Amino acid sequence: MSDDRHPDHAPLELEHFLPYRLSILSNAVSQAIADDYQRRFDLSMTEWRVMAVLARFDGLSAREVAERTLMDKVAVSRALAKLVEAGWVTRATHDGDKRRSVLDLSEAGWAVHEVVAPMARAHERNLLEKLDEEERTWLVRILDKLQAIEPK
Amino acid sequence: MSDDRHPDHAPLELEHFLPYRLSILSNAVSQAIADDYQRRFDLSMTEWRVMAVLARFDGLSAREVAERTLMDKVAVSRALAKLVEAGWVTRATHDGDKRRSVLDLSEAGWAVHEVVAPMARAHERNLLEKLDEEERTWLVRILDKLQAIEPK
DNA sequence: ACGTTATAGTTACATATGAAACCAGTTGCA
DNA sequence: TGCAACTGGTTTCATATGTAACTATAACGT
Repeated sequence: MSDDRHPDHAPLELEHFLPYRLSILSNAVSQAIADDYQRRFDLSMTEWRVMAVLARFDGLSAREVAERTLMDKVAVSRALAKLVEAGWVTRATHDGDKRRSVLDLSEAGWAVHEVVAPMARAHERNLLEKLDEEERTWLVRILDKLQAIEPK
Repeated sequence: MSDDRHPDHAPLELEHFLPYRLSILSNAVSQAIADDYQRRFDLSMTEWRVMAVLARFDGLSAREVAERTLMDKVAVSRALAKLVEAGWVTRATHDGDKRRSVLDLSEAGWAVHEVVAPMARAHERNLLEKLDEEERTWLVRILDKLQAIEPK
């Protein structure tokens, strides 16, 4: 695996260094999408992610949202504060456990979702269109493999 | 390209949404490396990136560092302030242009580099080892393709 | 030469983020 | 019961980051 032409102590060539390349690509992609819905709805990426999971699963608690978005609970708490304030998410208290909140998209929240989800999908499609079918298949497979391990 | 089972307005499944997956993976990878050198040298990711390019190219100006790291000039300015303060980078003024700085790793800076570069490479190797040869080839090819477009 | 415009870099300000402390409310168990 | 340990969620504080304003120098056009 080591390459004699690139001894361990040699200067890194960032442009060929995988973690760096992933980071640049990922930021470019996510930022392009976020810019889009930020302009239209003043919605941050973390807020949008919260809305996206609430669109799929209703009645989640904040902790469950955190698990599903892989965000930490502080970030979720803040996102929720803004979303509830904006009237896009409703927050009730769990029946049997007064600590828990029960979260749902409001009508207005669904309306936002109806606009943003297609925007996000369009960006993804746009990205995937740069690849041919074979490359897309490999990409998914590679991500699956890397993520099977990496999450700790 | 559209998939009838996943209409545009349907809730996003984050775990299958490419930009999200890239973001999670990229953060996990970069953070794992950064944690490592952060603990040992109190060096942030941006600072390390600056050191990495100065290890390859000496006498760069701050603007050139910014170009090569794809960081903005404010971030570079701050990173340099810390690196110069820490004694890992030397800053002189360009002969013919008093606005420009001329940046180089110091002896101490090289010593840090000698430790961190192998650490970073080890992490990358560790990641690539999850893939077989064919997958690695495709990954590079896919990244090349996506990045050829995405940067703007 | 001289004012306008551009460039290198820093500073200030406003916002975002993460870690730890904190406040309920709940559970476990003597 | 009652109290220790735990959990859901928010607040606080310290740090990071991005944008715009600013300073100093250089380049350009007349």
